Amino acid sequence: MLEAEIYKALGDPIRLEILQRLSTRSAYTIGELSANLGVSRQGARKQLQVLVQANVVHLAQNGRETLVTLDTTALQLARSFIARIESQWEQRLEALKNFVEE
Amino acid sequence: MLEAEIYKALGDPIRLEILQRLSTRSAYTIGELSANLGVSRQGARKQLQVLVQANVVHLAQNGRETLVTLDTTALQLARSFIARIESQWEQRLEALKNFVEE
DNA sequence: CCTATATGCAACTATTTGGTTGCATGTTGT
DNA sequence: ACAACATGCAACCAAATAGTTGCATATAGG
Repeated sequence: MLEAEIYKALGDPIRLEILQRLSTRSAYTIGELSANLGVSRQGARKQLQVLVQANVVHLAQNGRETLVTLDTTALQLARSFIARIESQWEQRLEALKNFVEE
Repeated sequence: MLEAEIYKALGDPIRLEILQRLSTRSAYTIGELSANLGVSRQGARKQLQVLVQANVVHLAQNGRETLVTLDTTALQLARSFIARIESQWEQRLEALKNFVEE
């Protein structure tokens, strides 16, 4: 189960908040993103790094600032993995229902 | 971001494996589930407990054994939260595209 | 040029997590 | 009744995580 990494990255309120923000604006600088998260700039930076490692966001240097952008491909995979578990479960329920009815 | 809990629960290979298994059979006992996960029974039990806390699985006592079943409602929420982030991002891209074109 | 800004890096600490072992307890089948 | 089975609970440990502070460094703007 290599997929665990992405969920781990999503499993923190600060990181989710960062993603939330990123989804509503095309690009943030690290500084902007790190503000008002309830932790220090370096604390926020560490959380951001977790998202970078999980390939959910990308960084691009621009002079003295760094731009952060969202990359939804990992999110799509995460979503479809959950969807697969759900659908297998649905199939199971269906099979059980048929068995009871016959 | 209260939603973090569910992703945290999914963020571990052993727990994902447990969910995978649960999705393909209507019910497992704790003992069955705990086997062949590469950790001790009690180790596996701890991981299972994380899934219980996150409300992804339910336990039901049955004599000396305990049945484990999947509950997909939390998974659905997790999936739709990701979907929302993705779609907001898509909207952003769309807006940016329109801006460039005009 | 010089100051303010945006950021990075390292050391350190407390807490949480993932795992173990050992032992206790209720349940079942013979 | 009793042995085997399914499970729970607690103590313990190592490693990972979340956060801090302090200091360094490069870039931008007046």
